[in-house]
Amino acid sequence: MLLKIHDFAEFSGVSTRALHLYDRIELFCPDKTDESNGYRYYDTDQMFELNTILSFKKLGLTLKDIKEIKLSGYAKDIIVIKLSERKTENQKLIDIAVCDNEIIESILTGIKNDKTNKSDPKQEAFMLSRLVCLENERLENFFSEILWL
Amino acid sequence: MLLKIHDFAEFSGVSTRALHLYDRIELFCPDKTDESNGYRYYDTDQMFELNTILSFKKLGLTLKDIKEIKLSGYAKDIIVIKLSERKTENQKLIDIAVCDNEIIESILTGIKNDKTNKSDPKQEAFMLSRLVCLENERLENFFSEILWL
DNA sequence: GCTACGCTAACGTAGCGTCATTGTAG
DNA sequence: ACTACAATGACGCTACGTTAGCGTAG
Repeated sequence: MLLKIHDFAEFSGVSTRALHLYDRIELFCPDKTDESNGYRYYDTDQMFELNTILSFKKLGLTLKDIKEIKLSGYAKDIIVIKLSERKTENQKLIDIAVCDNEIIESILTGIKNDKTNKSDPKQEAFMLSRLVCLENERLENFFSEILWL
Repeated sequence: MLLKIHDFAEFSGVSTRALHLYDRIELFCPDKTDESNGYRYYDTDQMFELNTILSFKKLGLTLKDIKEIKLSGYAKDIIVIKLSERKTENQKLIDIAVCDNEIIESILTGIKNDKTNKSDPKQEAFMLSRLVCLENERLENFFSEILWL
């Protein structure tokens, strides 16, 4: 069954603007396009492929990567390469975010326990900069040296 | 000691383009600017504030957020709010990335264990889309139903 | 003729990197 | 006059959202 872009957008949960984009970069094109007015017509059967594309997207692959996978005919080796790369990148992001949150938690705790409002807040903020550069293991030792603790 | 932008860039480790940007958005401006030629002159003492800014940036705050903190005079309550928000956002990113990597790992394992190259790779790829929508707990049960396992 | 929908073009987002062009210090 | 460095301006990147202006299906 053929649907116009608006209906296919609702059917698939993808916005019309996204479908426009996917068409332009030739990642996911309508089944047919009316030559005269440029109207896009999508087949409901295309949902299978769109789902696959959305799945890869959900896992963090870029549209460019997904297009490469598609152009390869969804070759396993290409998929393995792309997913492996993404996994590595995800792991980096996780490590950084976890580390960042530990530091943030330390800072928040430090501020919470700080009853003295005597010193200059600007100076205190500048002390934060010493924290962020610290590695996790050294954090506690170093942390005790900070003024407002 | 006053430095021209190139030297201060090397001194601080921040690129000149970044310093240009920080100046334009009034996040971090040079100590003095020559009215006639527009040359920027930074004081080495400004490294304290720049370090603070970089620290917040490292923790994931946007330049906009950091500017708000600066405009507040580095007020503790503002810092607490911004860092708390970032912590929440970081946690979301962590959860998503961890979940994504578990799914990626499952898919990679599935592909590795799949010796049959009989079926259509495109169809196999489409099966992936069923995986991605699954929640972690249901993953294993559902996973065993997938064709190539 | 009205309304809902279609199209393309173009700007905005975040944080700079990368030219390109041009002025300037020494 | 040469060179290294200064400035501004504009485009690129990612994945669209958001107008904006205009044609079209029913």
